[in-house]
Amino acid sequence: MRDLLYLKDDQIKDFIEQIFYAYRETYSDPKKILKKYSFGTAHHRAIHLIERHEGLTVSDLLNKLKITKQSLNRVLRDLINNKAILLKKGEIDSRHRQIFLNEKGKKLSEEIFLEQKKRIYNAFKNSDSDSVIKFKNVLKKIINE
Amino acid sequence: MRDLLYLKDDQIKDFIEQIFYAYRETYSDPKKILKKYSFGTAHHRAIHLIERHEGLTVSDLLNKLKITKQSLNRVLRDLINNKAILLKKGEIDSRHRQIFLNEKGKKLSEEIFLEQKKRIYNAFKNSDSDSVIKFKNVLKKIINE
DNA sequence: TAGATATGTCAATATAACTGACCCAAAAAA
DNA sequence: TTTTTTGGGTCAGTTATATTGACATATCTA
Repeated sequence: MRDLLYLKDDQIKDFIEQIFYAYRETYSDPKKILKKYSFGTAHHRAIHLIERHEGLTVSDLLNKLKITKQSLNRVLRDLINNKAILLKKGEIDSRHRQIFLNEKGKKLSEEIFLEQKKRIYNAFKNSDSDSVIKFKNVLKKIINE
Repeated sequence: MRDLLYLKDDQIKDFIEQIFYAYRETYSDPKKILKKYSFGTAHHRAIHLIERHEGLTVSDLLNKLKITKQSLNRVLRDLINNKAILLKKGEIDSRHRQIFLNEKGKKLSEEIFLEQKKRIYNAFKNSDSDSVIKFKNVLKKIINE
């Protein structure tokens, strides 16, 4: 069991390296588009999560990004000033602020996605469905411990 | 073909999000150890690549990291001052500098790895070997396109 | 010898994060 | 109802990592 090739240290090191490359490449694809809006990767990550979880609160976003509220605040301020997002008071608990994309934000989000999609789409298109499903499962296990 | 679940936009967006989490978590595990040596993630990445490719040149490292030589220089200077690495003139072409870990660097590298290993090892241990192999193949495809 | 290449360095700037100290409004608990 | 906690916002200063641009030096190649 223990001498399975992929459990050897060198193999695990390779995976650690490849996870870095996969992240870097995936998130550098849309940089030109972001620059057009004077945004950076921090804005990108926020936009992504807001699009995936419309109406999430500021603290939801903080928990996903795992940065300080001071850091997030700069990003949200930029996005609000640029009219990419809007904040609404929570209906149940009005201390909460729920975050939504507006039209401009949706357009930006779509532009970003189209750039990132190419890489992933092509990788999956050239893989069989079993591979993709197993890729997903392993990825999930890496995240959850 | 085109209506395969994992080729749908929402699924691809999930993958993009998960690649971010996988990277972030994997690379935040050894932060305490790095802090002990007053190093950051930039030093971590350099150390990792030097360990994996002993004797690589400065330009090899630049090509892997994809940062500017000015950025790398700070990192290498810190590592040299800390006696974690050493540079040797290239034997064939003495303009080259080949980078090696010395004892301290090897120890640090090992400490870092032990922290990162846990996450990957556990994920793989709880997966079948076919899943891990397919994970690797898809990851590779994402990097190369 | 003339250029190209590999590396190193100075200076200024940008981006994204951090810590710490506060503040206000609203909800929950006492 | 008063007090405490929570969610969010902000000011100020700092750190880490990266950038652009300019220039210097040694070495290799044509």
